[in-house]
Amino acid sequence: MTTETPRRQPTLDEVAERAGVSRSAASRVINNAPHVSRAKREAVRRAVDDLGYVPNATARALATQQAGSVVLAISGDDPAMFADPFFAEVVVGVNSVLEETELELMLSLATSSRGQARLEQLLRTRQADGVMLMSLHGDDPLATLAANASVPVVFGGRPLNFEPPYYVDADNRGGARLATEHLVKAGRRRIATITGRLDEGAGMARLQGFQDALAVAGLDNTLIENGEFREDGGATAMTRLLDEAPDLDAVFIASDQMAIGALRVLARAGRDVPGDVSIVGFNDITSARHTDPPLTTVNQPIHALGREMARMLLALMSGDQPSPLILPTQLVIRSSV
Amino acid sequence: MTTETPRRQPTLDEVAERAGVSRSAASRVINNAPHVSRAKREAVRRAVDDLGYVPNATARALATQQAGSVVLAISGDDPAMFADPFFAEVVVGVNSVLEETELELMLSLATSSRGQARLEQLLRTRQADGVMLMSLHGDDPLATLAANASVPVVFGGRPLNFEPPYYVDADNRGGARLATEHLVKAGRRRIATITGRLDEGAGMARLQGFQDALAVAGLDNTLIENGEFREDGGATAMTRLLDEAPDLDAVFIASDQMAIGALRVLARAGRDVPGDVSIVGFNDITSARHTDPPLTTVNQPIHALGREMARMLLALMSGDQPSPLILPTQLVIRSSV
DNA sequence: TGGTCGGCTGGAAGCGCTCCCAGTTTCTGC
DNA sequence: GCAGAAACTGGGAGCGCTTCCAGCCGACCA
Repeated sequence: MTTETPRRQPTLDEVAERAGVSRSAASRVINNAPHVSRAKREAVRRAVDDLGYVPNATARALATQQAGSVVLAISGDDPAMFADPFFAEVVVGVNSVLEETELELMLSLATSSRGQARLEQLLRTRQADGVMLMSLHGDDPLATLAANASVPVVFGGRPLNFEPPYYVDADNRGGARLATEHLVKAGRRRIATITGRLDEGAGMARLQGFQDALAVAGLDNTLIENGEFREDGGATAMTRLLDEAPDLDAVFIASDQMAIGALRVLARAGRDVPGDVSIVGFNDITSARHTDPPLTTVNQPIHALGREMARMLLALMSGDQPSPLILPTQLVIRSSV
Repeated sequence: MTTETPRRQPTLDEVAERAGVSRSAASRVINNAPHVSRAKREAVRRAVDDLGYVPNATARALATQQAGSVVLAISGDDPAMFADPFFAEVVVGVNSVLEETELELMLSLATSSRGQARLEQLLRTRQADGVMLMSLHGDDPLATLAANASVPVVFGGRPLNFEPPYYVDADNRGGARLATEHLVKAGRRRIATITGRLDEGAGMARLQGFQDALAVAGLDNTLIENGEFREDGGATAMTRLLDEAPDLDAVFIASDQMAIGALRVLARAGRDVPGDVSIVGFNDITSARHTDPPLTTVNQPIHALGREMARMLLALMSGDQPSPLILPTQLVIRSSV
C-alpha cells in the first residue's frame, strides 16, 4: 500500500546505458579490470551510485563458474552434536577469516544420511568453491566423497584410517600425554582413563597419548573405559572403573563433558577430588571452570582451529599447496589434581 | 596421475541428447513437470543415471530467480558472541527443518560493520531467498534493512523499539515473572535483580517480568544492577548489590552466565546459597546443572526457537502470512532457592 | 610522413537452465 | 468417421554477467 515500487535491482545493462558505454566496459570497471578510459570509468561509477547497482551474484557465479561460497560441514551421526559449544567456536574462527574475503559461509550439518546426500549434492552442483569438513568418524562415507570432490577440501581433525592431504588438527596425543604426565608427577600410580569415541581420530589420539605417558613412566596403562564423549557415558564409565579398580588414584578423562559426569559419580561414591583421586579433563570448556572442584584440563585452541582451516582452504583455492597443521594443546592447571 | 579424467559435470543438453529428446523435455522430467510421455520420461531418467547428471544449481537459480538458500544472520557488536552455546542450538533447530527442504543454510555473523555490509549485500544481490535475523539490539541498523528487504525476514526475538511483523520469541517476560514469583513464594522479601543488556529485547523483557511480579506482590522492585549478560558483569553487579543492600535475601539474574559470576561473589562473601540468599537464573544452559549449588533457572526452548523461525520463514516464502509466535518458558527447579 | 604498437571499445558468444509458445499428435464423444 | 479437446514436443528467448576478439585510434619512432 505504500508508494514504494517493488523495483527490481538494476542490471549491468542499465548501468551501461546510463553511463553511455558498452556493457563490456561497464563490466570492466565493476571488476577493476584495465582497458577503460578514465572518463568512462568515472561515468560508470556515477551510474552505479545513482542506480544503486549491485552485481547479481548468481549471474556472476554462472559466468565465472565460481560459487563465491565455501561450506563448513559437520559430519556425524548425532543431529544434536553440533550443539557442542566446540563447533560454535570453530565457526567464529572460520568466520574471522572469511570476513576478510568475499566468500559466503554455508553450514552443512551432514548428520542424517539425507544430510550427507545433500552435502554431496552441494559439492557436485558446485554451489561451493571449497569445503571444510569436520568430525569424521570411523568409516564415514564423507571421507571418500571428500577425497574425490572436485573442489578443495580441508579436514578439521584427522579421521581414523586415512590421512587427508590437507588438514588442521589439535595435538590431541601430545595434550593427553601432557595431562597424564601431570598426574604421574603428582605422584599418582594407579591411573585410569575414560576415553571418547574410539572411532574418532581425537578419541583414539587421546588414548594413545595416555598410553604413551604411562609406558614411559613404567606404569600400568590398561585401566580403560569408554565414555563415548558424553556426560552420562563419563558417569557410567567412572562407575565401572570404581568397580574394577577401587584403588585407582587418578583418571585422565578425554573430555570435560565426561569429566563432569565422572565427578558426580565420584562425589556420590564419597571419593574426594583431588584428595583420593585426581582428575584431568580435556577441552577446557567454560563449564570446566565451575565444576567442583574446578577442573584441571587440556586446552585446545578451538578458535585457531577454525581460523587455520579457513586459511588453509583459501590457500588451496588460490592454488597453493599448504602443509597440514597441528596446533599445540596446553595444560590448564586448576584444582582437580 | 590416475586415469580419472577431470570430467566436467554433464549438462542438461547432454542428458537430452543421450535420451534422444529435446532439452525442454529433459528439463520437464528433471522437475517432475507434466506433459512428457512415459517412454521419454524413462529414457531421460536412464540418461540421468548413466551420466550421473546433477542439475547445476547456479544456472537454475539464475533462470528461476531463486537462490535456493536462506540465511541465518546473527547481529551484534561482539564478534565472539556467537560462541554462546545458545546460537549453536538455534542452528540445530533451524537445520532440523531446513533438512526437509532443498534449501541451503548460509550463516552470516554480522558482527562488524563489514559483516553487516556483507549481509546487506547478500540480500540485495538476492543470494538468499529469506532471512532469519537474531539478536538485534538497540538501534541496530539491520532492523531497517530487514524491514525493506526484498526477501522475507523473520526475527528471532523482538528488537527494542520496533515490533517486527514476523518473529518468534521466547516468553522472556513471563519466564522472569515465574522466576520472581518462585522467589516470593519461597518467602523472600528483599529481592534484587541483575539485568542483561537493556538495549536488547530479551534483557528488557526479563526486567519487566521481574518488576511485574514484585509489583503484584507489593514488594520493592528497584534493586537493580546491570550485568550486561556477561559472567564478569554478573560478578561486579553482585558486588554492587551486596554493597547497596546487604540485607537482600534473593536475586533474580537474567542469565545463567551472570548467575555463575554472582555465585562466585556470594561464595567469597560468605553468603550461603540458598540459605542466606536465593538465586534464580535464566536460560538453563548446561553449566547450570553443575554450579554450586545447582542453579534454579528458567528454561527457554532454544531448539524450538530455531525450528519455529525456520518454519515461519518457509511459510512466508510460500506466500502465507504466519502470526508471530511466542514460545513458553519454564521454571526449572534445582537447589539455589 | 608512413608504419607500428598498444591501450580502448563494443559486439557477440557463451555459462546451464527454465518456460512460453506454437505446432503436432493422440484421444475423446457423437 | 470427424470435430474438438487434451496431451505432448521442441524451438527459442531469456536470466545477468564475463570474456574473447576484432576493429579503432592516437602516439610514437624512424
